[in-house]
Amino acid sequence: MSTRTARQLRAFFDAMHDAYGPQHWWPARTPTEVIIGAVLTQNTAWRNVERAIDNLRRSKMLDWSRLRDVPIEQLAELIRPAGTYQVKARRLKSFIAWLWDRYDGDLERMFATSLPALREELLTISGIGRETADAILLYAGGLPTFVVDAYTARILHRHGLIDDSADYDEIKDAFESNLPADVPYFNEYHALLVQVGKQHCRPRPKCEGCPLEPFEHRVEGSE
DNA sequence: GACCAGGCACATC
DNA sequence: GATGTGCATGGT
Repeated sequence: MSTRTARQLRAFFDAMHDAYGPQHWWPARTPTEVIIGAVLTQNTAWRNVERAIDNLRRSKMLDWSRLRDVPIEQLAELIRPAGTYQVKARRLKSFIAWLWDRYDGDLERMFATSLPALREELLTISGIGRETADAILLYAGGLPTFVVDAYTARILHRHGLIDDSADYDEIKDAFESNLPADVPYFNEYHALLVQVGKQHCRPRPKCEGCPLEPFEHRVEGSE
């Protein structure tokens, strides 16, 4: 019943949790901030996302009606510190237009939709890809979906659990089919992978001092 | 100055 | 369907 992969994934969690403890994710105050942050953090360091969110807060823009009504040029200027700001302003506006069109601007109604259906809906919005959709579902909606990111792929690949060519859905499935669909567990697991990735599993200089080092391990180019 | 950061859409082959 | 490219600020 307990496959090797399932045991390994649980052991990874335990090793990371022992090393770092709870991560208290998502680092945002409300579901609204989580959703905005999920778009702003695309290919962007969280530090810069915080600056953008601070700008929005100071302008009293952490509010869907105000975000709907603000001109896109003004929104873009406020989120400028997050980088690719014109693209991200368009993406936020796309989400907002969809939120009103589909749920009359009501987040609670949105999250009352069943997980698989809501995920499919989110993926139709321009600017909401798989990682952003899953981050919104898990961290803003409290729904049991696993978030995959570049760190997750790199860490699992270096430990021999996935192929180099594994795509997002394959990696997501490795977690969801081998672990219980538990929201606090998925929440903590992804956060811990990001922490390990930031500190120890960089593209270069590869890995050092990683809490997962006792496990079987490899790096690109040394296979 | 190069590389990287909690991606995504779009063009092209 | 795989691969390449633009987006863009700020830290190391």
